[in-house]
Amino acid sequence: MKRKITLKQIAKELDVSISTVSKSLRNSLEIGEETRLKVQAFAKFYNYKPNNIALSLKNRKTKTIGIIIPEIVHHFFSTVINGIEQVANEHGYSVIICLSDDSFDKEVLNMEMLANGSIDGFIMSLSKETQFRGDFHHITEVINQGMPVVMFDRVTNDILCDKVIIDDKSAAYEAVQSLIDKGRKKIALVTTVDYVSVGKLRTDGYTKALLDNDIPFNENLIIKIEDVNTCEITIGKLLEDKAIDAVFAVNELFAVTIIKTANKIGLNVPNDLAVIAFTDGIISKYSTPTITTVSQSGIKMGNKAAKMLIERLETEEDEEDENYKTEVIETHLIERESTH
Amino acid sequence: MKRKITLKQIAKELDVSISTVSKSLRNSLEIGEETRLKVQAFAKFYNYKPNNIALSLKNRKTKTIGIIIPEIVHHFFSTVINGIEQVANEHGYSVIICLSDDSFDKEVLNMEMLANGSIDGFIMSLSKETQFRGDFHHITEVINQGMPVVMFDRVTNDILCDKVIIDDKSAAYEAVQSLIDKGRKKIALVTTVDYVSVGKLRTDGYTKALLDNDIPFNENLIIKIEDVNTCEITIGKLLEDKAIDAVFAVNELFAVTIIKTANKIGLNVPNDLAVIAFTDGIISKYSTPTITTVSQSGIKMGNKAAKMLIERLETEEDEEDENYKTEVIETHLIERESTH
DNA sequence: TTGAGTTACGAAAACGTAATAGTGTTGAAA
DNA sequence: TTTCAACACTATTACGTTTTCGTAACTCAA
Repeated sequence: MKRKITLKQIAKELDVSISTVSKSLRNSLEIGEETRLKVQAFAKFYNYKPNNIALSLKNRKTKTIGIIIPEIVHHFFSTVINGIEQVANEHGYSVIICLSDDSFDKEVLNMEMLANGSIDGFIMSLSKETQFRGDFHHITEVINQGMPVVMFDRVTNDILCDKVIIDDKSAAYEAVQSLIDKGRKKIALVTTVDYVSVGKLRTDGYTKALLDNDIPFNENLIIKIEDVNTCEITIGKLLEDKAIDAVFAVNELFAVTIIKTANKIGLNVPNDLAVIAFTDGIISKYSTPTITTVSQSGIKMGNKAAKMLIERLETEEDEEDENYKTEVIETHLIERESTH
Repeated sequence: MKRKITLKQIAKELDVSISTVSKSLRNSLEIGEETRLKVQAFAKFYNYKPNNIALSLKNRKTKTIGIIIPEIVHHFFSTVINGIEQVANEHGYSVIICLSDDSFDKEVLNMEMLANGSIDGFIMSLSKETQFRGDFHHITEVINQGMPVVMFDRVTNDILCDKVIIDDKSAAYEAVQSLIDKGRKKIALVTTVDYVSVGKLRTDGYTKALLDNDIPFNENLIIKIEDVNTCEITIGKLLEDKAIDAVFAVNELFAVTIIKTANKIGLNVPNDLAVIAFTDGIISKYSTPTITTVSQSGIKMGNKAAKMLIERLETEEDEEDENYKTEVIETHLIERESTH
């Protein structure tokens, strides 16, 4: 077992100074050709590679991006990671991933852990609990230390930084409008609890679409679900009690549960009930019937977020623009069987 | 924007030496109480936290685990990551994730990148291309440098290291046996190309189950699919040409495609055709009908892999056991609608 | 032969930390 | 009064790099 070789060892072996070795390997003109080639050959033979940690310490950059997300076994988030990784890789960055499990404390802990020099910048999506608490001091702190942060999807207005989002409100509007265009009148909304930023925005879009089409807004048709496991019961009630002809769900798990529940009580999708959902997920493509969705373009979001972060990292040096941007990724409707 | 404070700055401010500051913060008895408390108060006020990179360099450990997997937008792999992250977190480790995209070159590149000091050890699952080529020099090299590697799921016998797998062969056997127990006779196997290790093992289990039950083995009932997109056509042919009454698929994407194709040509699942698949995935739970699966327990696999790696990292010091273990995670059959 | 200019290399600092090995002062025992 | 330990702190080294600065030795022109 031969440990990795260092400059010092090479220097010792060849009886030259560390500086000479370092310079030879970077092809400095200061070093005579003979020595240079000798060092290079030796280094190649022993497969010398500079130690990343030492470089990080010296350069005060780690070439590493920290990602903090609520969960990873989740189609949207893993897709975003994929998008981030693509761009990061192209630019020679690694990604280090921490999961908050939607817990405020874990989010804070993870951020503190990474902020102590491990990474150059953050890309993150807020945990539910953080959004609920509205406590963002950990993020402010990191930003104040001069570490750039890019937020995506679950963002907050309380923090000034770069952001990547989809236009949840108008995407929801468009989705609901498409249901109305197909003649649906009694449209329910199945969403998450209010403090999740995207949930709120999507509700706004839903409401606006109804109003613009002179459809009476009925509070009882808005179902807020905190836990997917209670989803089925709540939805069963909704379908039985109210005469509705369409549902707009904020994610595909809700949507597929709605469809299954509808089937159980003898409703046919899409004939009796149209269903549309927010997601890029895989279930929508393979469920029966397949589900019409509003695409979230996780890849694009990840790409964009990584680009924005790296841009800041490579510019920043001293310029300090501080004019933060919020990029909006466009969505589009993918029509499938669940809406006819 | 106040940059993070260092020992040196604290030392300067308080007009003591760096050593004194360092020792005060670690509650060394060498330092007088007055000075110690003064330093601690100052450090707390300025929110001093030791720089991870400096610590890594000094201690020659990064407290970071490198994960290399083929893809991340994949239920099984993301579940494994989740499992790794749990254990890693408990032990104060971070995880840095690289994707090989099933490409040999990317796998090699990523490994080299991380091996230069960025991490303490690897947890990995081989890319398809690596398995196809049978070229594992990059892994050998890393191991020779004294860096522990734990492989999971897609492993190879050509490398000596810790491994975590499921017993693909007997799990497949069990699955096929369950089909036979339900009276199915003409059972097809839909699998991946041979060089993917798990594909081969599952095929072996399938074959053995048939033989043990005196069911004639028919090569034409084994369908090897390289690309999911061509899946539907191939499967359509299979269903139309041969009179089969059950299919065993090595993943859920194949399974759900089979069901959809069967429905199209008028076959009912499970009545005309039973379907069973290998997966932990989410589609199986939500497809119609829901799909009977052999669980892969990604979480457990991740947990175990992380435990094995950390165990080695914290022991290793100089003991060097080198008696590598292969842990087998048990699977179990989750019966759902697709097998009656 | 002197001075300047070039060539080819080495010493040392810096990045931030922790640990080992000092060092000077004080007080008490011999 | 000397000696020795205890105390409270500092200097230094090491981790592995890169880079700035310095300096011998040599070449060449005046």
